[in-house]
Amino acid sequence: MSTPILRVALDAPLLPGWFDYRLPAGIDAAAVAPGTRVLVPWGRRTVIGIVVGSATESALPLAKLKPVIAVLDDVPVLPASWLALGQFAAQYYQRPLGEVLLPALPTLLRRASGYKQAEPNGPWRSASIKGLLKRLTQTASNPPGADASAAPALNVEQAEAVEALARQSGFQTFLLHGVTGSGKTEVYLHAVAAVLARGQQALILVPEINLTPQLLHVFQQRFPDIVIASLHSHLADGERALAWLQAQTGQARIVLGTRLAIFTPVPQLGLIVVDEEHDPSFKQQEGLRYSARDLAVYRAHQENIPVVLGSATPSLESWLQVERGKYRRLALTQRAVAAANLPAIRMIDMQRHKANHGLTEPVLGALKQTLERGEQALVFLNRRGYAPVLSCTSCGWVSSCKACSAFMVWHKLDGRLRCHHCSAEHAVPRHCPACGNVDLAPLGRGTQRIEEHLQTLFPQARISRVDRDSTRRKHSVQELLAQAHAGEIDILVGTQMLAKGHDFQRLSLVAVVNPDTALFSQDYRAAERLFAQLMQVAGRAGRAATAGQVLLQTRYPQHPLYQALTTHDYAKFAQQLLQERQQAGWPPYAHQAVLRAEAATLEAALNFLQQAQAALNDLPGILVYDSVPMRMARLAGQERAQLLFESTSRPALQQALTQANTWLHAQKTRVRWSLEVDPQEI
DNA sequence: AGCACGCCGACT
DNA sequence: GTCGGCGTGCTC
Repeated sequence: MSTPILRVALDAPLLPGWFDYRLPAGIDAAAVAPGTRVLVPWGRRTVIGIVVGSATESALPLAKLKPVIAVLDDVPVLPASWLALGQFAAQYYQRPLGEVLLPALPTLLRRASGYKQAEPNGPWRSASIKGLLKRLTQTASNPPGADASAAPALNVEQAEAVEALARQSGFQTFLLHGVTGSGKTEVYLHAVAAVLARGQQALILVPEINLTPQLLHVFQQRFPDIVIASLHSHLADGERALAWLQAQTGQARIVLGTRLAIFTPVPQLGLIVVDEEHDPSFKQQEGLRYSARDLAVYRAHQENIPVVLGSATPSLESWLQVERGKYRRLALTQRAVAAANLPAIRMIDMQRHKANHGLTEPVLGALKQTLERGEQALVFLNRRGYAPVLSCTSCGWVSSCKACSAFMVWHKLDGRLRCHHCSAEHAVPRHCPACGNVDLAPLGRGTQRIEEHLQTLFPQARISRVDRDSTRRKHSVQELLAQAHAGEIDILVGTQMLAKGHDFQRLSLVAVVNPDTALFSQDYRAAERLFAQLMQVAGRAGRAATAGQVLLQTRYPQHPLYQALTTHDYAKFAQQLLQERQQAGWPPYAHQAVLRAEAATLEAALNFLQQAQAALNDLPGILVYDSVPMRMARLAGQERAQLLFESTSRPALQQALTQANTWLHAQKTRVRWSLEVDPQEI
């Protein structure tokens, strides 16, 4: 009889990502099902792997196979559906299986160093999560029973959406297209209540970590008897493992989290919600560059359950799927609070109204009135720091980063120049490093400078800045937001951090300083992102009974993007963009992948890509562009270039990428490369 | 990715 | 004389 062999996935950047091991004597192969974690020798180390299958033969001679050290059975075996999701992601994003599966586990469940053997031949047990399963049973509370009594009355559109979701039990993707403030959350709550009543679990994804406590609170209020697991990257190891296990054991009926939560095992999954589905943060930007939104749709398909993608400004990908009849659109066109209307959006033509310190007369006038009425204003500017560049008035020297193709931003408060792309930072020079002139002047403006100017104009006003710099301290975002909610702040100056998800009851004015640069970006997706961002920030105005107005300073008031924004006409804007994309043959009408290379010199990076191009020149149905330097060609001292693959056929692209991947892994090169499927920025 | 082995500069 | 720089090679 042949020796049973286990296929074990390990977190190693080697294809295919699993490795063969022998079973030690005394362990029955049948007892080690796929999804079981095992402790195995790996080179000179001992690591944790996940059993993904078994075999009777190996590509390697049997003598080269090492035996499994121990079978870890202190937590439940990972479910087959979870493995299947990982397998899909590994194949779709062209990554070794183990590199997908293991990072998806909480740290405590994947660190071999946490496992000890109490006595020789005794079981290997986790030292650090001792009692984790015990804590789990203690926190598990009452059986499901949704208490929707506190639910506000739904308007007609909300009721229709809830009804449509309730009727659906098998797979279907819904696009819940609701204007800001239209009560999408209320629809989610009802849909989740129905799922809980059926004895199933719900998985809810939100784009940003800052939004989790807020939404968690809403769900806890509505479902007081239900265990809700919240998952995001700022949890301590123990909390993360606990939340994960609560989901996996079914004790948590609702799982709420950021993109990484898509990899949580949820055995009785009945519904997935992706809130703000257009948001770029659903796309992981390093390592496994997955889209949690896309994986959510795949997972719903795999589990044969409905998935709801919610947004005021859906991604063009989702919008096209609605047009093609693949997704079903549910529309919320009214604001949920009866007295709240959509804010009036007005363009302030900067050709006619000259800006003083970045702010025009109409904006200053509106700010003054808002303050007089005792209401709140939000000044939105997506650029932190004092000034994006420092320059010499005499010789024209500008503060650029040595390691990146970017300027160093002047942070006046702590007197430093910082690169926002790498870790470079130093004190502001007293005189020009090039010519010695002492007269250095800021060019352009960031949130700090706007805040400073507003404070001199309105000395009595309570002004707070909300950006990454002002909220570096833990919990300070929550503190600042709490102050804003309590009405202790008159003017909020901030970046996109403020744009999402917050209901400031007294906020009646939103002023957008100058978003024009994104109109002419090289990146064809910039317009789509700008529109979503502006719609979102505009939506902060007048959410309660206070009437809201939005003033947008621009040099191009007639630009179609701004015109569509003024009329709150997403559909028209989306149609224009889709037409453009179709003519140009860009996504969502084509699918893309990009091979990136970084090296000490641009020449080396480009050279490597050209070799790749030559080796992969006859891929059927694939358009391979010429290799070019990236937009940010230099980052943290590395020169970067990229090669774009495009195809109208998803299977053709997948096949091409598999070939490309094989070629790439066979190269011995000093050049660091990475392959990204469905890049969001090119 | 780790983690070793393996050959060349400034120091307890 | 060593400690340590990171080049490259391997991991079932």
